[in-house]
Amino acid sequence: MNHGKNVIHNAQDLSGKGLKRKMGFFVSACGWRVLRYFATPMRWSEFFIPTLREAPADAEIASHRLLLRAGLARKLSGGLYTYLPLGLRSLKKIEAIIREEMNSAGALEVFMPALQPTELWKRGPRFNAAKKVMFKAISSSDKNLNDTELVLGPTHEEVITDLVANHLNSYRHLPKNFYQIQTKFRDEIRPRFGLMRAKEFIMKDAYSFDADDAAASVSYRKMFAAYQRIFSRIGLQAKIVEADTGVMGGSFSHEFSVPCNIGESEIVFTDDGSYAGAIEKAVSRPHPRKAQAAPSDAPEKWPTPGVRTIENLTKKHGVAACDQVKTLVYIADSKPVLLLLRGDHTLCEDKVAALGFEEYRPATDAEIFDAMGAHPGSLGAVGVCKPKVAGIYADQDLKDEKGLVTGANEDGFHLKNVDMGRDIVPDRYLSLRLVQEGELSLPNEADPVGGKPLKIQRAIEVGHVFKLGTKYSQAFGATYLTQEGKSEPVVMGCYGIGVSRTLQAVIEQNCDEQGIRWPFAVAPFAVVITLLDTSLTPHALSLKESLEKSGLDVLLDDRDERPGVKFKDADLIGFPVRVTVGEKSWAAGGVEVKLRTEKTARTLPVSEALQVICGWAKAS
RNA sequence: CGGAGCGUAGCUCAGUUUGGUAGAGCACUUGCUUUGGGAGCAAGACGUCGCAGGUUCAAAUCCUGUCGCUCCGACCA
Repeated sequence: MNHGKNVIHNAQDLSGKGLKRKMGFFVSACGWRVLRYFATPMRWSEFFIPTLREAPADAEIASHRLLLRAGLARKLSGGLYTYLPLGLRSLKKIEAIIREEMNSAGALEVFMPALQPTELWKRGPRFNAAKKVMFKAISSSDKNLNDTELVLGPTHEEVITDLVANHLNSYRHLPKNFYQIQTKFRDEIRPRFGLMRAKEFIMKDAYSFDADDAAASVSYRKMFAAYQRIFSRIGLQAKIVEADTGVMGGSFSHEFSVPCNIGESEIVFTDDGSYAGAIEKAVSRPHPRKAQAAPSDAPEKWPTPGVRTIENLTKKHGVAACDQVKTLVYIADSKPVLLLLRGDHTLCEDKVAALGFEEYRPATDAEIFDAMGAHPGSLGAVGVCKPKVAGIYADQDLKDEKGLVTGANEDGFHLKNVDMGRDIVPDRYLSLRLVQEGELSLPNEADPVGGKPLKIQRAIEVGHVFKLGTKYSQAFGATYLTQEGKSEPVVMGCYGIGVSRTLQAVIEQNCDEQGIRWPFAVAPFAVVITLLDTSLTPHALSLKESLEKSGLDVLLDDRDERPGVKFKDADLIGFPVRVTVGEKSWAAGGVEVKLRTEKTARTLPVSEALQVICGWAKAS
């Protein structure tokens, strides 16, 4: 790419007045004196903003296209992006908000290595689960690779717990919460949507260490509240949903999710907010069954030749799906198990994890016939026995149901009058099914009555808080001595925010046909001054200075471009406020000010314009 | 990793079926004109057509292999 013009300007700037004038120190909210990050040239002509009229063909969703078109980032290769100056400003603003809230919640910032010894992971409790996504990093100068193999860290529970095991030894040292903002590496099989799912991404991760479960709950609630403040300050509408703990392990978890139709997960919620859950966790009241159970003495076998599906049984024999039992065979830790669901319900595979298997998968037809003596479509749990089948697990909505129909374990036959508890005795009842849109919520703490209709929406997860328990502390020997001198494992929590993903989620949630509509808090610049006549440059500069004195960051569009180009670029990048300084409005007594979110501008004298803009910024 | 598709200028794409020595629009450079919503004219610069083999007098085009990327699925902040 030839950016000769910009390069020359930057070179002049370095050698001359520009940078020196803008360097300075400011006192950040955490009280440190920090080299002023925003010591960048604030003239467009000196900046580097390669906007694109057309988006690269591989950008599919709005935020990804805008990320590229507005000159915020560029792709190096699949899932790897360079942040350009403009995008980096927004990213740093998001990080600053996170830092402030984490610090004020009492967390301590650390910075852990991205390179981690494989040996550390092998000592931990989830090496096998994690290695799917890990990048290997091998020192090429080392001949004995086995001993020195390194990985690029996909996350840092192992590192921090190892640290803590060595240093938090007494109840007097607790509680503690450490966090960092670090690059994580995950070998995503399919990176997509720009920063939404990348191989390398920036994450804020925090880890809390407490003496007992009650104290850990306090830490959890602190982080939960900090997250609410963070997303609210960033300007992101994040829905909070009960979540599954997945491979992290642990007991309790919430996701902060941004609804958007390209989301990778689904969330279930009621309109009144009384219930919200991730799809792999959500529960509901099922639609009532059609048939009422008639008392019966025993299951009755009847021929159903050629019937292989639930739908078929409904059509040919008039048995409603909800009156049937769906019998699924899975191979869990190498043994066949039965999963039972109501005929009109769908299995949620993630929920099978609650049974504690290390791995599980649907059985093949051959495995099914071997275990059951019949083919799929004629399966049932009546009369099956161990050890052929290692376990029978039924969805909780089948509990106490009577008068059901299920396969007879003989091709071409079904059983009716089947009662749960009498004819089928599962090892355990639990929630196994997927919630369906329109079902009603169950009673819960927020709503003791329940019965609200449930909606389902795709969402992108930007934050996740876990109460981990002692899984990692036990693995790494992170114990402390109680007041009584007893050794106990510390109780952990972990808390993540996808920082780079959050940046793009803000764009996804704040854009229109013209471009981005940045919230003030994370806009790369709060104000753009669109200068249309060079004769007015001194006035534009003094306006810029006044705005900066009020604490706003301002970019002066001093490019030698036609007005249309400047307006289009301003809308595309999406500065919250645009001030137009041109002869037309100057003759009318002032400048034009306009919010990106509003259609029309208003012409005001400079002093009034200042007030209006500051008012907008304050109100945001 | 399974299925599908695409690699030609910085970006969007044509040219590939039927082999004949590289194109358009935008962007870039220079000049003139223009100047309140992505200007006009003129001149210019930019490509070993993803890479490696093969077929042929001749390959962007046909064949083989390979690499990269994108889309749909299983996984994740």
